[in-house]
Amino acid sequence: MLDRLGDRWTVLVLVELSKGTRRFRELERAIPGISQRMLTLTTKRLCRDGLVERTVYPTTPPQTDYRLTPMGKSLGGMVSALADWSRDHRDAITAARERWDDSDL
Amino acid sequence: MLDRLGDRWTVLVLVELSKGTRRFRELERAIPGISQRMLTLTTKRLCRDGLVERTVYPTTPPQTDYRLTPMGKSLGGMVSALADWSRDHRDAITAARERWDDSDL
DNA sequence: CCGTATCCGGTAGGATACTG
DNA sequence: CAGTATCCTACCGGATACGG
Repeated sequence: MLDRLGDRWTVLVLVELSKGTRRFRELERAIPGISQRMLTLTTKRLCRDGLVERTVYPTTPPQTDYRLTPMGKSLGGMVSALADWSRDHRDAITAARERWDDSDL
Repeated sequence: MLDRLGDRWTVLVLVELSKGTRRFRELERAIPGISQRMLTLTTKRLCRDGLVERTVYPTTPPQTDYRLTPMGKSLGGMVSALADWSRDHRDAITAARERWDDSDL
């Protein structure tokens, strides 16, 4: 199951959805670099795992809402905390890398 | 930087090291399925990022200890929490998948 | 707008063999 | 024991085109 978290896009989608309900296109724009294909695959897997719920409104043009289930929210919280951590420590890690690259090769 | 967390082996190594100092072989045995190659690559990257420290004892046979740095510990705690979460919810997720697979295809 | 289907190149990573 | 080096393949995932 950690395998699923070992997926870049899954983490990013969870982070975005933990901020609130999103439509397909909103997710696509909120996650730079994701392809349409990967977004559908990722959301589908999350639905299958019972972490995300999909609501389809048969309007024209069609609209689809994605939101976290209770289980998804509990996971989303932890993943968001991880995202915050990585933001807070980015500089420290960059510095560590430069130190390493200098001393080594 | 989340990219690094979006790596299966990195997460597992962090979880194991957050339990304490480990030798190379101990890590290899503690993480089923990891190859020697991936273990060296993963530990090297973690060292480079300043999350893990390596201590080499020039004995025969040689011995190498890996341990988390303070920064690594703060991350390791969060990642371990994630591992606990996935253990606690494995059944619920498996059930959700079966429900999905039945209703869909 | 919200997907699905097909093609296809790059690379992650396993297997293996070899050093110190 | 603790790595490094080389080969080789499967699969991930981007690009594109199309359907509802």
